[in-house]
Amino acid sequence: MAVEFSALPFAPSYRRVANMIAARIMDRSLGDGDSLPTETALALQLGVHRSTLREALRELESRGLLERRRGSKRLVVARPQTQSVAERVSDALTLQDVTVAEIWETLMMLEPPAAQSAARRRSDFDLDALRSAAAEFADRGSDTLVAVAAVATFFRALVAATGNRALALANEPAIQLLQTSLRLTIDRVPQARARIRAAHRNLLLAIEAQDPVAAGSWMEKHIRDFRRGFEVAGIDLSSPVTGTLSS
Amino acid sequence: MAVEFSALPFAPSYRRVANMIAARIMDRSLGDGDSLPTETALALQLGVHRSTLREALRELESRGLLERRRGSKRLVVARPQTQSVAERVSDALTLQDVTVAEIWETLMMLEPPAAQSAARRRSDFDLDALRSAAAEFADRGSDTLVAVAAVATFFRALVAATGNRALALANEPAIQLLQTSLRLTIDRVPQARARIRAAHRNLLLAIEAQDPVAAGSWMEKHIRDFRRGFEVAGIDLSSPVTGTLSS
DNA sequence: ATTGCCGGATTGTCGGACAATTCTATCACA
DNA sequence: TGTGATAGAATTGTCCGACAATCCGGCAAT
Repeated sequence: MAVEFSALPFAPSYRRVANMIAARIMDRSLGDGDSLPTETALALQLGVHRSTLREALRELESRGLLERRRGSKRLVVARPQTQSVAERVSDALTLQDVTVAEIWETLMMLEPPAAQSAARRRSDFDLDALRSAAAEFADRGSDTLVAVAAVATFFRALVAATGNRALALANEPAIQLLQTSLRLTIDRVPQARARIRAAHRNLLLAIEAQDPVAAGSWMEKHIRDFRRGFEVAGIDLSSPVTGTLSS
Repeated sequence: MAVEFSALPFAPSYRRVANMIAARIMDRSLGDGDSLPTETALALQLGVHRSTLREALRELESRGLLERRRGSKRLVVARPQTQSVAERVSDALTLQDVTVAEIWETLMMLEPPAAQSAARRRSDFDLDALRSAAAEFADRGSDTLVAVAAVATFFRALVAATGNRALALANEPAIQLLQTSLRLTIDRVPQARARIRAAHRNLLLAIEAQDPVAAGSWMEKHIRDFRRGFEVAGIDLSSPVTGTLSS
């Protein structure tokens, strides 16, 4: 039998430096908000040149482990924001040519149980967030872009009401990638706005009343309705979703 | 009322360069496998110094948009791999101190519908993958680490059988973060192995028979069983999940 | 307490250099 | 003609050093 050698894990120093700092953040020796030493000092400590260190810093920044606070020079340790992590996921899915059908199906699996859980656990605060998203849709939804954003906000608020952050992060890419199809639908299907408004109303009532069963089934209807909307709008379900842009 | 000004969006050139190249990848002017010009050439084209360009490159590399093929020097355009994107998500969740309960609940929401869909759509190929994961667990599961890995493989194969890549990506972090708790459970609960083996068997049968209802309900039992296992193993459901390591 | 101003510290960007490794085109040999 | 060896060119990883623009923290003036 041939002896196996695993490729020996030599990594360039910019990568080793990045991993070292990342490890420190993950194991909490560096906490949220701590600011790093200056580049010169850090480079000295780590025994690499400042240019090399900066390459590592860029990687950490893009992972969301470091960030620059508004108009400040120094980098501080941070925890990755849900939104930006989800964007990376959305990009990955976009590049894989994931289809509208796949996104829809994912929503179909996630949202109804999420609605049930939200109905059980919602606080008054969550309820307010849901209400104001629904109101935004109803009041200013004549602008399609506002309408789409409000639908997204409603979903986010709903998932937030479950108190489950893993669920929120799993859900976010689906919400992001839904938006283009949703925009087309709202633009092209006259009754779409009314149906969404009604769905929001019903969901709100069920969640307010802490009625999981009703919330779940209204949500299921709501998502099914999207699909019908896509069909009426002439969106090919097997076409790839488009990233955060265009027609 | 105070007039609002949005911060004007100056970005350092390493960021602008990164965005420019990323945009080219996202809009497919640069396709999977294309290799970039050399650093010197690119820096010249973009009108920045090579050091600056390299900082941008590091960011793109960490996004998974560029990668180096095994033992080669040049960077080539790539699409982000599910595994590595999911790792970023897992890290984010870990840093948010997401609890075991949240992960469990997410599995509870995702896996049963996934099993249903897998039962409907599985190909023979998918079935083989599931079978071999189950066999791995049954045959070599006496080693706890192998057992845990096999459970993860089984879940991955199941989700893959749905053909839904968005679902796969939503699911992967939950699978990754499940592993530590699962390891403890298998180590501490004598009957855990037998129950998982039975669950695999039942799921396999249902999926083989293309019986969505059975698949869904077996999966639900299976996940519930995890929870019972956690309790017996003395895992505090409200404790934060630990990343890809340790006790 | 807010505003204006100052020197020092720090980041962003650049020019250039060099060793180690990889790539390429050429050449000898079967 | 196919194949493997090989020298030379090209490319990356890392470093040194430099400098302008900007941020920071303190102090004076309103």
